Amino acid sequence: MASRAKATILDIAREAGVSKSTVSLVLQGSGLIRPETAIKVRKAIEDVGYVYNRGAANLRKAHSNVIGMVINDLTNPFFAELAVGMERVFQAAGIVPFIANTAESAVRQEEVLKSLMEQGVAGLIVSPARGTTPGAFRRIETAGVPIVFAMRRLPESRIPVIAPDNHRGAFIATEHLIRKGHRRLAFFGGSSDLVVYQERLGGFLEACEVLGIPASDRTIVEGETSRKGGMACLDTALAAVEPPTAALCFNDAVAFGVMLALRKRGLEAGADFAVVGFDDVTEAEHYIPALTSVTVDTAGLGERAAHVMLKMIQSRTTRAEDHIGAVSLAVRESCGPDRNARNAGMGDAA
Amino acid sequence: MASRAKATILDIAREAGVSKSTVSLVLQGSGLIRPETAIKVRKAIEDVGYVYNRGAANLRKAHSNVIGMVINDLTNPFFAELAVGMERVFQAAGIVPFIANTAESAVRQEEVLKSLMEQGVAGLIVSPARGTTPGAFRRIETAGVPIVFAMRRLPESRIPVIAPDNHRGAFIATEHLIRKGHRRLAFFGGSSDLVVYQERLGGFLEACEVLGIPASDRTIVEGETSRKGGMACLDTALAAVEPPTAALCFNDAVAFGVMLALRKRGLEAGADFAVVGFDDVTEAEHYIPALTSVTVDTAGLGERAAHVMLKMIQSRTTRAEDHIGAVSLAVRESCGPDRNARNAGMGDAA
DNA sequence: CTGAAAGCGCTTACAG
DNA sequence: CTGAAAGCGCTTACAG
Repeated sequence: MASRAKATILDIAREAGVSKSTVSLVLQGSGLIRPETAIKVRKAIEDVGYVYNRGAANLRKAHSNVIGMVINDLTNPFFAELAVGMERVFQAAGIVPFIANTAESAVRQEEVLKSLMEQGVAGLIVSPARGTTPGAFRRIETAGVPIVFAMRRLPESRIPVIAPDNHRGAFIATEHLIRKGHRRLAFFGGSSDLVVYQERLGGFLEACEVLGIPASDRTIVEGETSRKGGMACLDTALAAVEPPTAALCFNDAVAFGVMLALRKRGLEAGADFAVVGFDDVTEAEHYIPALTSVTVDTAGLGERAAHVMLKMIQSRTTRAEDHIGAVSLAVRESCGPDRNARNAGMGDAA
Repeated sequence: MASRAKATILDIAREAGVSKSTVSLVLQGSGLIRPETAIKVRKAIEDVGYVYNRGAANLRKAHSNVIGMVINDLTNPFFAELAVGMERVFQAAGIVPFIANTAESAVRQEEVLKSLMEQGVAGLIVSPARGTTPGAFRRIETAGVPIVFAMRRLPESRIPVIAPDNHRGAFIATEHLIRKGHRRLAFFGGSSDLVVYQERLGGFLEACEVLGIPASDRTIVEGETSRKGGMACLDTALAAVEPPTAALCFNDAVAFGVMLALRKRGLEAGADFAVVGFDDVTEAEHYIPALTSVTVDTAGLGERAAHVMLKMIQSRTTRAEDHIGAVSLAVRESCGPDRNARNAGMGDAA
């Protein structure tokens, strides 16, 4: 069936009795070819077991259709959801995006970016790793390869970003906590080297300001953006003389950690301490107690990022508008007494 | 800094005052070049903003160093952990693997595989999507590109596989349940079109056989391998006249679903119904109650798969030994009274 | 509609 | 150690 040596368009041409130009045209779906010729060629392609050599093609074409997605933490389901949203769009466009993981390492990111560039990508969607230096994308920018930032941005970069309205999300979550009667509030997890952190913390602080929570009644505990980090945050906060009674967490992972730490102390999220997460990952609504969280429509933002990228490639530009996605608060059990949720039959809320 | 048009080795050669062969040699780190020449060339590379064109190089070299990882479900943290294990090894080898997601679709898998082949991959690690046809990898095999299956296998395929000992894992988990005194057992989730399912179910059945649980006391409920699937399984099983008192679940996601469904009914995993998961994802130990699960060392298997792939590429073979990883049972709270765990201070177990 | 020819950016013998 | 030349597999004008 397949010849031993790798088949090329020349083998196809020979097999089909045409020139290699004709084969190339068929491969590209050109309308210039007589249908019967095309059929003959396609049969030959099958017969010789041909595999298109994209590298050779790109060499001549100077533009590929490979798109790279650079993700900072694949084990966080939040980013996996983002990737899935993007893939949906690319699949419809007949493109297979290649995902690369940086595991939150700026050094690894450098390697990954270099490799993707060498591969001749047409565009890059990236969620930059923590600690990315301002110049990390300069090389790519000057090469004219379009980049879009998803979920995270870099300070003072002109690269377009697709992200949720972090400030507003934090604001409405904090407001909700205050309206519930909480007066001593905490912000748990994350660290100031992330722009996202500054935005979320900013929303928290503004809500406190506007709704009359004095600075002395606010507790801010930085920490890892993981369950472990969340557990540590709670322990730190509860050690204070006048500990907070509610916390907005940097993300859901931190919130899950806080709830675990509460359990460990025999306390109950909701009844004894209010916790609100951020991102609303799938697990949030299934957790017990169900986690109140800021919904950011992760997959939707992924789709949006993919669309923007497609448009940039098509119009040969490296510029695009930022897109700040709407957010809302999914109120569930973890932020305290909620009559509706209580009646829904969740066993442990009684 | 960077020239407008894409810089090539010819530009570098001109800039450094050497021939392009010399540049190529420097690029490949050849020891044939005088150090001072190499330094001069490297400076020129920086100055012209050069990006290596791997496609062009591969055209001549006929072998690339690109490795593809094809994953059937990136949103399952289990597979994300697998990917992370593989990446660790590849990173050490200076390779950037490209991950592609098939979202459990055989059709998408076909596209992904084709794209990866066109890209000229040196090797492929794949966890085949459900419903993969036996011939799906024939083309790749005849092309001589090495493939390794990770976690999942295809019936009657000669492609090497790296996977945990599913049969034994299910056996020891079932044995544990029986030793705890359970006589009516269930196997929840998964479906028979997956070889893994057959292996795990096989281990369950063998344990029942050996330890004297008659067929009439075994309940087998197929279902989606997700939380939702797990919830449905429990509901189905409890509707029976003589419902089971314990279940081995196809994977942890199903187990989490079963525990949720128990809560919904006001029942407690462990006290009222024993549940054991499979895979031991990170979340299992943090769940409340903590989930007893079969540990398969996911990241370790990922590393193993990567090593095997590297060796295959190096020795230019498409053959390798299968590797069946050892398993063990992480006993925690969800499978019933366990004095040690009870004393560990988990609030809700009292 | 189809063929002959040039060239994309690299590596690889082969001389020197 | 370094240079000149051929060639990898494709696409792209350009003729016909």
